[in-house]
Amino acid sequence: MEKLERYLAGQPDKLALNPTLLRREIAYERLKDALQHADLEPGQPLSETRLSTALGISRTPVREALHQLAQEGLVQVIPGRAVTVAAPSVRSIMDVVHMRLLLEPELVRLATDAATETEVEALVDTIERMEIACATGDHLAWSKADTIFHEILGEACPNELLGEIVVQMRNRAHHLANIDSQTNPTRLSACTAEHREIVDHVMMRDGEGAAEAVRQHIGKLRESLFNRLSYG
Amino acid sequence: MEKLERYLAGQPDKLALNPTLLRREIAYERLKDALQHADLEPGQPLSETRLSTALGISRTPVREALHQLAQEGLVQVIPGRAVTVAAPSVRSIMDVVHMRLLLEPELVRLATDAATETEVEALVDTIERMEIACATGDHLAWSKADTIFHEILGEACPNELLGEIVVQMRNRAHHLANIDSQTNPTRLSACTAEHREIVDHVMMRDGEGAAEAVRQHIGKLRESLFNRLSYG
DNA sequence: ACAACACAAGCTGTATACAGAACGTATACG
DNA sequence: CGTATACGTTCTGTATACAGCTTGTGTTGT
Repeated sequence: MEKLERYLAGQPDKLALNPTLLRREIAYERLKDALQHADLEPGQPLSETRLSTALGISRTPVREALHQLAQEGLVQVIPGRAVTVAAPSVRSIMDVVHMRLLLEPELVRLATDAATETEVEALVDTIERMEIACATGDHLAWSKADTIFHEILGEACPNELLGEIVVQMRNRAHHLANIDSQTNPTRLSACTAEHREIVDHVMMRDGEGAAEAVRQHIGKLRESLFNRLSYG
Repeated sequence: MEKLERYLAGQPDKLALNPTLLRREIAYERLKDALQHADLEPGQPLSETRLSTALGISRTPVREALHQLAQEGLVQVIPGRAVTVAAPSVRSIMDVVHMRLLLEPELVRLATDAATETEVEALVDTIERMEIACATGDHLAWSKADTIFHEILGEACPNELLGEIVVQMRNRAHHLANIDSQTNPTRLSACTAEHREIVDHVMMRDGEGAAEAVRQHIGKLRESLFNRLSYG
């Protein structure tokens, strides 16, 4: 909990940047960022009281933000007791990957058909930045490019609901995917190459090929995660 | 809004039935029931104040329940303005069906392999009640049996996340599916037969066959909904 | 008659107060 | 020395108070 409080103290003051933002939204974003990057211990309880003082916001909006994060799987609420940092089991992690395997190929297939030229260009731009980050070993830049990459695809997909659910699935496994690509030195470049293949198919407007590339990509991710979680 | 208040007034007092239930959960269940069965006008604004007095609960837990319902797609929150009854576009309805087409065959496939004998028996029991309800034209009983039917399958599915998301998708389209099977006289019996086919495959532990039956079922639903929404 | 504006009512978002429950600690007992 | 228990602290869940905004109405001016 002290670690989280320190992390929150080091965050920029989003309220000052955009005064129209609701406090609930500020709390949501800051807490989400912290949960994904502050390296907290899974299962650790979070005190609403202490969070609200750390954020300089009253308990009510903080509580609402926590409930939203719970529905996205980043924290778990134990009614009457506490809200804790999500402690996903190996099983539930593999379940998330399974969901992605069902959804993301379809998302990319739809996105390939519907993407505007601007979106395709943005995708190419992003994959290039990802390749640079990969070459220079800049994990943070790579991770951010990865997020943008999938955001563009989600935007391009005409089925907004599908896009939303996929984002949610990716959020749930965010730190785990990071662990995978950051601790396994061969995965970062392999993962980049897999993304490049997806982009190539999208550029050629080959939806089925892009879907298959995504299927391959997530299949590899699943394999890598499975090995890591089973033996490491 | 008056209609909703009347509907809420006619609900049983869940608090008295189970005093351990949190008020937030009571509000959630009562509002969800009302949204699904009170035949409210899509887009209609809901006042937190009036809801809380109608429920006999203060605004705080009602507000939390509304936010949860928003994330499940039953209401829409317009920050700073109001929360309104969901007014799904034709597009978003078809998107939900698309999601179900991606997810439910897989859910049934997994459930078929993992279901216990007890669960299979419960499924058989439910389909029989559904057939009786179909024969007697008891729409309410049919609808309830349908819900239980899918709950059993969701329970049997080892991927809990998949089960959750499917439930969410079904909730979003609940009233629409009802409209479909209740206004189209041929759909009710056809729909029942489609469910029977699914059960038959599950009983034979034929996962692939069950998945295909589900695919057919949702395909028919999509077709029927599409015609209804496009022309009616 | 129509448009613009001012006002009033109601509503949302947030802060705060309070009651009851859960947890940890320290103490008493076997 | 280990265990059970009683107490105090802290927490969650809920109610309520308050400020600012949005909306609809009525009035006024053109």
